[in-house]
Amino acid sequence: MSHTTVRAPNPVWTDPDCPVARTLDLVGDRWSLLVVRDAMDGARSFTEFQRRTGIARNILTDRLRKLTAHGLLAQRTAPTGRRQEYVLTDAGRNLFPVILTLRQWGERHAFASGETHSTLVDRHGTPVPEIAPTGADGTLLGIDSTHVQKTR
Amino acid sequence: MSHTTVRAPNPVWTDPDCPVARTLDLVGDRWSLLVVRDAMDGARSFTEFQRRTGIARNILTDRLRKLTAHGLLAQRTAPTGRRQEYVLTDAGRNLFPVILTLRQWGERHAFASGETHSTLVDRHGTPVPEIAPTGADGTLLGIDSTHVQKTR
DNA sequence: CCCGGTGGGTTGCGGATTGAAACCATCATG
DNA sequence: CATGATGGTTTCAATCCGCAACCCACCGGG
Repeated sequence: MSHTTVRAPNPVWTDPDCPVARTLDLVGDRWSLLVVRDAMDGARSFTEFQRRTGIARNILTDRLRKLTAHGLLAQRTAPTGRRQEYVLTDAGRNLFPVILTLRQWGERHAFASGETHSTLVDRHGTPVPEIAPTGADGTLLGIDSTHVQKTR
Repeated sequence: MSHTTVRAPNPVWTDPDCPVARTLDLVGDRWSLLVVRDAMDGARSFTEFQRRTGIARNILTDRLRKLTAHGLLAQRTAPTGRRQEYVLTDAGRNLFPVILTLRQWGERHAFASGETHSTLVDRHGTPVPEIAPTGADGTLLGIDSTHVQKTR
């Protein structure tokens, strides 16, 4: 696993001590995580991202640049010809659990019981089970069994 | 675990089939997840949310209403006296893994090696270990070992 | 009864962000 | 040379956001 550190979008963070806030400063907008989702699903070109997300082109330009500047995407010229390619860096790939938990929450809470939705499956076509936070001792953790310890 | 279904913010979704997109339609903005984070950390009153997040008051009004309308928060009159209280619903509490993965990504990628940050600890004060997606057979899953299966 | 403080907002305004659509430059192909 | 794909930029209108000011109900004290 990589530990690439990302730089701030601007000199200041919304809440400099909180990792949640810092992450949201980087990807907490309407589109960035959908771009990352599509990158995980194989999209690499400007046009492909645009087609999949339906995002406005100027905004896509901006998001791709920001994600690149923050080290989540890397821009390369494609091996063949003169096309651009945006590929996930290690830091970008490490957003997988974030996308997964968003997906699992959505599957559970954002669909009526009759509605169908796409599903994440493993190599054998088996649906990925729900992820559960566990402590060092293997016990299930929730909001009642954890708390934030402020930095000393 | 609850399976409360949430209703759309407007009649249309960004991408009706994708649970990730639906979740982001509900909480994918600058502030909603920070409000949820603070709710998990014990905030209940308007003033307390305002103080912790630093969000503008009119925007906070809007976010609290939207989160309430979407079923992530419930508004109650406090048992004592005449104050308002916003408490997480089951659906809101189930965002815990989302907040946790955002936190863990931030801890890893959004801080320089010297910087300190707040930490999530369990009841014993032990830091919560990194969450890892595993398949039904217990193997570790990543973006190379999974794919999205479109709804039939 | 008047005064100030607290909680929970609303309103108005200017500036930043967004979305839709048009435009453009560079290839590659027919 | 015309056409189409790719990867943008530009323009303009609409929306959103942050800030500051204002509002109002309730409470406790004097």
